Amino acid sequence: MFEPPTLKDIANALGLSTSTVSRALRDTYEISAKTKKLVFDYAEKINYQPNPNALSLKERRSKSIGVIVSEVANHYFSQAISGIESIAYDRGYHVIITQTHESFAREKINTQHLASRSVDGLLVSLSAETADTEHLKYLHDRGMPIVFFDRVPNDIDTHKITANNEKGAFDATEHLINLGRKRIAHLTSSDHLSISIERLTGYTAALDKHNIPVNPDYIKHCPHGGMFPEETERAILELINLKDKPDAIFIAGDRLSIGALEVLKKLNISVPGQMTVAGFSNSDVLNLFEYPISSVRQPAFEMGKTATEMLLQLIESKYPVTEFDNKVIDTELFVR
Amino acid sequence: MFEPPTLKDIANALGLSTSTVSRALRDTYEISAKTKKLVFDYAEKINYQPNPNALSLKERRSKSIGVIVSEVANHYFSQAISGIESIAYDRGYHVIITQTHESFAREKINTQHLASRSVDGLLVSLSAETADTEHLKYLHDRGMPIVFFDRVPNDIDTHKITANNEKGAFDATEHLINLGRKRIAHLTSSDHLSISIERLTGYTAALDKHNIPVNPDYIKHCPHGGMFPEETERAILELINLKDKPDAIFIAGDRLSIGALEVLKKLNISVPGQMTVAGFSNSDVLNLFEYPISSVRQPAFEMGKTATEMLLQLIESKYPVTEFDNKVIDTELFVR
DNA sequence: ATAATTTGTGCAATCGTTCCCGATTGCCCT
DNA sequence: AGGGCAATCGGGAACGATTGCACAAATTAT
Repeated sequence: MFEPPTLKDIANALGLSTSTVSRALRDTYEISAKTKKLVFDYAEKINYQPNPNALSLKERRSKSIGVIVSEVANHYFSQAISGIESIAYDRGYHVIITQTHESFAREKINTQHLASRSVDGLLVSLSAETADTEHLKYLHDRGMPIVFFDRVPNDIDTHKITANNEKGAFDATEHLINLGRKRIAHLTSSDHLSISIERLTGYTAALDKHNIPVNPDYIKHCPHGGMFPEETERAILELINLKDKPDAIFIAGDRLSIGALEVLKKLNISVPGQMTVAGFSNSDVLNLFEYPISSVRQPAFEMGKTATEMLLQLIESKYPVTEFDNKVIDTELFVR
Repeated sequence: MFEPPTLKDIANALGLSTSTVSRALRDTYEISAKTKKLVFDYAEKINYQPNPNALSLKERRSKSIGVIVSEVANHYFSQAISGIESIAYDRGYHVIITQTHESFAREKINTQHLASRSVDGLLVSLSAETADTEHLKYLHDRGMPIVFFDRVPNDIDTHKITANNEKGAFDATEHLINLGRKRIAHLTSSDHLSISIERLTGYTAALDKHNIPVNPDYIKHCPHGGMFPEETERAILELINLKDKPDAIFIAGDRLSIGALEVLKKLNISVPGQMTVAGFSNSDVLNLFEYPISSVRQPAFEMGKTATEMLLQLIESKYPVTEFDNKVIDTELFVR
């Protein structure tokens, strides 16, 4: 098996003690230049790498951060993860990624798993099912640095970074209104998710501004965020079976947006002829779609980067941090 | 800061020694039932979790595997990672994901990083730039379990899992031929990548079978696998500027396929009117595209799962493994 | 009643590293 | 010449968990 060289190996080979070798490699002042060179060269030669587990044990930190997202195979999250990685790597941290598949149970297990794995901090985007955040609060109360991004809880006080969901939703809805649409439906994810609430707020705000009454029948929730196509299909069917059928729909999620387009195509409902569509999505191929869909794009990469910077700041802070940021980044509307 | 309870904490609280506590928790026969219950209950109460770093140090393994892919934000890889995760998780392993962005330099750094991080094994898909695999051979020779998937080297003897690229390419090309196309171009990635070679072979085999001469001008390489749009655009432009302009194109990669469609759309070349397109892609939204593209889909999730199973078998094997599998999984052709 | 065995527990070493103490040298200064 | 003091280095205790061995107490056998 693979047995990397240790300090002791170097010490034995050079007739020194491990402490001297350790100090030489760390370039301490109390070691002579000649010994340092000796040790350096030998370490180089046998390609010595300090054992990270021993270091973690001693330093009580693992130089790794845990990430909890619903799905890696999701445009938003995969881009966010790229952002997370780009920062973490530069700062010498490893990234351990876990997926919840929108399940509360898996979120709890993953949280537990990562904590026991002694990550130095957590980057979390809540699952669609999560209504109770006790598992995270527990860790946070005990001093585990946590930064939430995208889907954030409101009962845990720590750094948070979100897209400007309300404004994004407002812009998209107003865009539909400006196109002359009056009966604008709203398809969204589970109702306790922060992003759902904010996007709903933006949607109603736009309607209000233009004096369009909010019709509760036009608002459809998919508790699993479109994980199950049937969920999306049922919602769309309910909408088009209304006697006052909507002529536009604003969709509050990537998977939902794609799913809705599939359903519309299947039902032979022309877009934008019979139904104009606008929705949140980070897909990079919307330009190639047969049915044009105006999209609200979140700065995923940027958000991942910023969240990681915030987390590392928490981790590496000498004093307990009590002032927390709540950063909001603007979305971008792509009209199609 | 976050200080999880240790064995010593339990021992002190209960007036026992750490060894007794350790043995009680591991349910050894030599500890009395009543002591066990005492320890169990208390450990439960304070939510004790063994320190994984201490364990890793002692057991000389980290219960984690490293993954090296070009990009997480890629349909194929994000699906493969889901497969990797699903198996690793069940077996108690953590997954550390790194990205090369198709750069050889980053691949070397990541490999080094993961090795020094003492992962128990590696799951690798080579970057487009990688022609030299010395960095991986070095580790492999020293006993590091490695399984390659998708893009595999031919000079390292270990488990490998690939899609049946040759057959997939053959099927796609023949499909274009069966549609009556005669001048079929081929757009592919860097020429030393295993997948490029195999797909090229399948392409030429299909042409051969139908007695269509292979025209070297029709074969375009993008050394960075379409990471840079200009690369793709230049290739397409070169193709359509040929005096004997191709009427179809078979594309050997996800990013390239999408990129090519974008270029064709930009150039106002109708698909399939002026150009019929077939290509490898794991995107799940091809059905929604304006331009129909027949696609070869790789069983990404399946491949991730199998690769992980193979790797865990290597890791957990008592004896050094010398017989290596070379698993090939069939692709699926979606005609559009 | 004494020896032999079982039962339950603790001591200490180990994994690789760092770091607090000392220990040893050489050299300067009085 | 001898005390003081840098300059260098080594010893050994952590960090948290496991485990072979030792050892006491309790039980059984002789």
